[in-house]
Amino acid sequence: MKERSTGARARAADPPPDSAAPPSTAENELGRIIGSLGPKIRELRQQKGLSLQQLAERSDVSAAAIHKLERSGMVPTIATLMKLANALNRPVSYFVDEESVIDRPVVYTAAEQGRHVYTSKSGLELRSISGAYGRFFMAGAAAIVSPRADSGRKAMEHPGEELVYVVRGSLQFEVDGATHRLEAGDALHFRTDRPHRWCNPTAEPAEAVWMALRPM
Amino acid sequence: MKERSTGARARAADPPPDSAAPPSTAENELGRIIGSLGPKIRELRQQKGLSLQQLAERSDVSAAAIHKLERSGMVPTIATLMKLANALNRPVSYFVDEESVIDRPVVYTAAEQGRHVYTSKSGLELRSISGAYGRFFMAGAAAIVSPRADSGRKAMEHPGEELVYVVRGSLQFEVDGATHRLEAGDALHFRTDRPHRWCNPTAEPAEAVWMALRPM
DNA sequence: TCGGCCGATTTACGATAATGAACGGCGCAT
DNA sequence: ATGCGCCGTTCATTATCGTAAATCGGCCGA
Repeated sequence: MKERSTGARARAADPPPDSAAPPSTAENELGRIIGSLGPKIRELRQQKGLSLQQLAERSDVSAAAIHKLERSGMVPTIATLMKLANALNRPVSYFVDEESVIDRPVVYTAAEQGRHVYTSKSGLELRSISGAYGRFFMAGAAAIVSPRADSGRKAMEHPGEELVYVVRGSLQFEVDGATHRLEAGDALHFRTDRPHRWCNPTAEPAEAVWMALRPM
Repeated sequence: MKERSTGARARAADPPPDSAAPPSTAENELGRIIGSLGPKIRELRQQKGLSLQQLAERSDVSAAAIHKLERSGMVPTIATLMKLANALNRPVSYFVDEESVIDRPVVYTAAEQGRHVYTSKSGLELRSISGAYGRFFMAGAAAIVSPRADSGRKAMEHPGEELVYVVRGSLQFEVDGATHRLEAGDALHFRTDRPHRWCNPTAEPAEAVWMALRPM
């Protein structure tokens, strides 16, 4: 039988070069990810010491199919991929995650020159590291939270999301009734339409990168 | 968008007394997720005001296939799902990822346990600090960039924004022809539809908080 | 040495995902 | 009205995914 040469699936029909100028990166990424799918499955299976038929039984996918996935570059339906991912105890994103599309920047903010942002909270010092709101949806600030400072008595609720990454010291968040204690290197990501509040429970100032997303 | 009355987290220990829970949730989940796939695609497409053939052209998937996916419960291969997810600016996990773990609107990431993100670039190590794209529009990662590592020869462009905050070491960005050198404490915020690339020009690894915003 | 056994692989075939090309329906401008 | 363009849908065809069953190969014990 013929081997499906990896990647070269491109049909002769070349899309009109005009149109929406398809980023060629997408096609490349897709082929790369699909190509890496078989090896990933094989690696996981062997790592767990499972034979083809053992995995077949666990996942309710035929051994032949798994074999062809691993060695012949067969591309599965999402259903069988989910079965396998499940049996291998991995999220589908493990095989397919293209989150790697993190790549490029444009408003530069030097360490010392960040605009000082006024806040209603005392004990919270913010230095903006993002562009003006009009142009961006994301806003970020380098934050320094004084010891014992907090967001106030009343929990806040407003549309959007926030993501906080603690660089130094520690912060405590209460979101939706649950309490989270963040140390250096920890992060918290939450929707701000849930009641939330924060505080610095320690005697040391805390340093964090604080990101907010404006509702659109 | 559906807001499941969730909260499953931090709830009083809710021991699953099997009760109504049929056999293994896995089989059920699979069917449920697969079943929700069509509606999700349709909803996204209409929300963006795209016709079947417009999406077809964008995603390089035939309009007929998309139609059958949306209305006839056809289950796609992972390849076509990726094409569609890509064209709709959603990660595959948006359609498929088990919401069992993702359902919560609050995501806490401890310093050591961040999911490692697969990247095509060598010398770039990412540890996700944000929730899954399905629930959030913001994504963030703690990044470690090896000495001399770079984003590759070709600059990328696509809608969205990014914000990078350097914690340690230094990074160099080239966006739209302009070069920016970032030291610890510096930040760069830019729209990703400009051609850009990055590198670590030093002999020391660099550490940064890397944020990305997905277009809606 | 010879069978059994187990693992990976291959083969043959039915099921179906994906395509390209029609087909009717609707709005809109001439 | 008439024609044009765009939309969703359906149809026939092709490509290939997935399965069951057969084949090949190594390992072990009697």
